[in-house]
Amino acid sequence: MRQIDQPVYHHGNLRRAIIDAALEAIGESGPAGWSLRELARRAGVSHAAPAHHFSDKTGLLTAIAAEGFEVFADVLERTAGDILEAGVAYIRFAIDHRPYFEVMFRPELYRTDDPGVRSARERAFHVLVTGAGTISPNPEQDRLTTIAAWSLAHGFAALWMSGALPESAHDDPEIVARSLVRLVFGTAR
Amino acid sequence: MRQIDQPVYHHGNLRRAIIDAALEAIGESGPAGWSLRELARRAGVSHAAPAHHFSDKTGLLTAIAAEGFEVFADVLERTAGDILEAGVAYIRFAIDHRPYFEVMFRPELYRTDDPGVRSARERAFHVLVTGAGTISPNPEQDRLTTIAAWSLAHGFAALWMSGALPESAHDDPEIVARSLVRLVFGTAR
DNA sequence: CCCTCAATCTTGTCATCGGCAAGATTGAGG
DNA sequence: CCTCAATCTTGCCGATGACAAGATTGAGGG
Repeated sequence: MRQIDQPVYHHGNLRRAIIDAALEAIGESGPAGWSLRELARRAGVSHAAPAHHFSDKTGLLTAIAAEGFEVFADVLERTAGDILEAGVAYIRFAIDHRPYFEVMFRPELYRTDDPGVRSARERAFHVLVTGAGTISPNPEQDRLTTIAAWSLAHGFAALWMSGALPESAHDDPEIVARSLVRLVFGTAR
Repeated sequence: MRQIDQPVYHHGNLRRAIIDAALEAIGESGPAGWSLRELARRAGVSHAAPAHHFSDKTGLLTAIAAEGFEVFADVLERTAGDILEAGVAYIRFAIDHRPYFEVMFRPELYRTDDPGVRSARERAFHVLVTGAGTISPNPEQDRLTTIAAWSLAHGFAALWMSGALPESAHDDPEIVARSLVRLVFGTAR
């Protein structure tokens, strides 16, 4: 039997194979350190084969961004409005699914108006924007708190990934992340 | 008379011209949306001329990162240990000097072991790491506070630049930044 | 004033890349 | 067994980064 969600062709499942090879390559050398032809070679197909699944190199990155936002939204939705857990989940996603994350927040790499990207992205961001709930009586303060929590999580994830933080290899990122979010937003709970 | 800090050659000052053209190109289409040959054409020189000033494309990006960290360090040092102003300055630098910022925190683009990069980078980060000063009696808490402030500033800058924030064009980023830092760290001052 | 010589820049070349076009192969359904 | 569209291949094009070899420039020494 064959997989249900993905069609199967001559290669087996070239679309998935190319995406997986791209994610691996991005993990090794960033979102620009590889070529479509290299992915094709890794998958054992001709250099023009990927073009029939992703019209462009941009198309491949668009598919990766869409898939990344889907997983991201799933992860965030599971935190069910808990701002502390959402922050930790945000950081864990960035570290566990680094290749996705490196594409998702770089709009110049892909087509941000792609329907798949848009819907998944909105689903993910909806959790964040409504996640702060009603912490303070002032809605403006809630809006600011949302941006602060989002910035904190995003910034820590980005800094961690770029290796900019001192002693970054010294602790488990999840533990640091949890301490961080608790330090800043612990009193608000 | 000639400039003091930069030697002058046949072109006038090709090294500077190429860096400036690169910064402009990065501002338009990101750190990967241009070619060395295009910069050479903009400067009116042959396609191989840039190679004598920056051995590589990586060499050019290394020079940009070093220059960026120099400016960054200057800006941060002027805040003189004020964690609130340092946070605001961090965000203002990212927005005012976006092309620098987009290269600096992407280590896979340049040679992070370059001496010029290392020294400027250490100078900038030194301000951040010692900036929290002695807010709490607990040094571990100071360390966490530093990372939190740094993450908050970096995250807001990155999210702002990627256009991910809702209503991002709606306010002056500096005002939002100042409110943010005050919201999170206002009580600590 | 001229000569030397290194720094600067040009010209030419190569493998590789993304993208396109045209054709071959495959396999599901009639 | 036949049709036909989806899939994949082959061949090609202009552009790119990198390299090699040669031409040009101009500052400093004689």
